[in-house]
Amino acid sequence: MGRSPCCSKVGLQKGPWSSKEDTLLKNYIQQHGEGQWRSLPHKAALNDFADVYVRKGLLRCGKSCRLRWMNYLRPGIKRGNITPEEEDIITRLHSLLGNRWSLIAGRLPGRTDNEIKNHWNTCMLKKLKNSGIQPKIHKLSMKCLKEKTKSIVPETSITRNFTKKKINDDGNAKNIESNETKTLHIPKPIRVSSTFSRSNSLDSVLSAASSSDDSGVDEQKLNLLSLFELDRANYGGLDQVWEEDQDFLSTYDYPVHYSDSSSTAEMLEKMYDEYLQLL
DNA sequence: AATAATCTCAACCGCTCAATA
DNA sequence: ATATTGAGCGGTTGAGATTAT
Repeated sequence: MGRSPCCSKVGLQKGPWSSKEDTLLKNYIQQHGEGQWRSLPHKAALNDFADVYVRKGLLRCGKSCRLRWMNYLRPGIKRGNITPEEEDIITRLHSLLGNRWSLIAGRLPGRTDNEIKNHWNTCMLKKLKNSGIQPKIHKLSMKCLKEKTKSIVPETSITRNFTKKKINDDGNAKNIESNETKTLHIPKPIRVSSTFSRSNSLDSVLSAASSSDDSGVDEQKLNLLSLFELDRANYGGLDQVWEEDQDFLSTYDYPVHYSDSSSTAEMLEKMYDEYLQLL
């Protein structure tokens, strides 16, 4: 028995949204919150709005409502040109994650997966090709992803001794085992959007990462924190991430620019340190 | 000024996966 | 254990805007 369609599609509106439809959707979500997209159009019809048109409800399928909200109406959406800094982040993340637009978008506050995907396909891909660079897309298969996350699925937290880097007199870094034991709380490694939906990713990351009061933590740290947690959630551990990031990058044709010219592993390590400081 | 070509991006579609009955 | 459902994701489309001829 196959799956029933998300809506009958009979008598439903398609194409661009009108401002009235936007208003109706916003009003409904403000009152009832996100979710239950499938039943939203019907429920919205029951709202006590004066306008006759509004009384008819949203003539849109739930899927369409969700998309409109996530990509356009949601508060905090940053519209307009994507900055060079954001492009840099996108390039770096794409080199690691491939076309995982929702993951990439999760690390650029205010940007949507659709917007990033469009920008990549229309602008960035062209730029890369014009400079003679042929991007290879790294696709992390679900099998691979499951394998990576399998080991931490039952856990909600881990306790471990942390390895710290000590800089010797000769300038070389040396790993030292810290006596300090810390517990990190790991988000449930399920579909990213469920745990890290773009509307609440920072909040959920914070609550998952620490029960302490984080009200004073600035946005940059929050982003680092979410980046770190996402990597944990999706790859099942930093050690693996660091090793495999190097593998990913070595199979990539186009140059990945880092502001401090450090490797991805070092970048993640920095974030890891910041994460510990936050705790 | 008119037309064609190209670009942008909002929206749709089909699929997967986790949750649930 | 299996079927069904709901949510979310990435690929693709196409209408409107912009630029070139």
